[in-house]
Amino acid sequence: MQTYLTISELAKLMDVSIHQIRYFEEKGILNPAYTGDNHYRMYGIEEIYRLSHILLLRELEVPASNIRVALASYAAEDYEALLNRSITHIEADIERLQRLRGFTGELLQRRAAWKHAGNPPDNAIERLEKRILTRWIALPGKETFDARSLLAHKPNRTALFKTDLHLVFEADGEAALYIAAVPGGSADLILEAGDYLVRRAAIAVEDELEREIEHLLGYAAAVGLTHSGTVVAVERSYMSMFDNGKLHYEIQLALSLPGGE
DNA sequence: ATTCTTACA
DNA sequence: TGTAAGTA
Repeated sequence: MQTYLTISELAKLMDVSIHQIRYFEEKGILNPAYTGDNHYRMYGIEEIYRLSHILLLRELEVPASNIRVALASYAAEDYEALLNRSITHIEADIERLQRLRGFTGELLQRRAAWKHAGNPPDNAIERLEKRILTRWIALPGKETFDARSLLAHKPNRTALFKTDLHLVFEADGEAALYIAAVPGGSADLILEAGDYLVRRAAIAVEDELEREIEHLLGYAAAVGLTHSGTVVAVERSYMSMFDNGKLHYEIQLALSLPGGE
């Protein structure tokens, strides 16, 4: 039995692919101890340690080209700096993942709330949190809703695909699109916390939304609920995944109730 | 049977 | 990075 390992044996030992070992060689960071007359790469204990070192750096997301420099010339202090940078990145990743986990949980909650709403949808009184919004696009011009105008109006620092669009219809007929204000952004409209009459609906064509709003207003009138007349329709494009491309709206009507705070 | 090189998505 | 072809 030979004391040196073939590439497949080394790959198995270190839990990496054969391809990756050859890739490291191509990048000039891991050479075989020797190659036999059959041109097979053979690896010894020294290469195992070196590969360990490489894999550690790679796990810290050091690119192969940087690993080459590190292996050649890094001093202890350089590694300390590198590890500190890594921690910064790792913590950023943790934050990003926690946000993603939160958003994903929200998605499931919204899905649950959606299933709870009947078909045809119920009108229900729900308590909603305070929302601070920034004016995005004035609505009356429906021509503003083509792809290019969206690009022209693209909000900074906002991922459109997970943005809740607030279509706000004022009692006086004014209509505009709002999005959640970013911290430090302009607060153009504040929806106070309180009781809202809420109706959820998935619609395929634009004018169905108006009909749903009429339903909600009609219900409020029939039951004798008082409100300011401002209607907010929250469009959540990401909810379409549950419903074959239909757009999901949550229509909200702020109620002026005694004890509604 | 295994590895090597090269090419490609 | 993984996968495939064609060799040695």
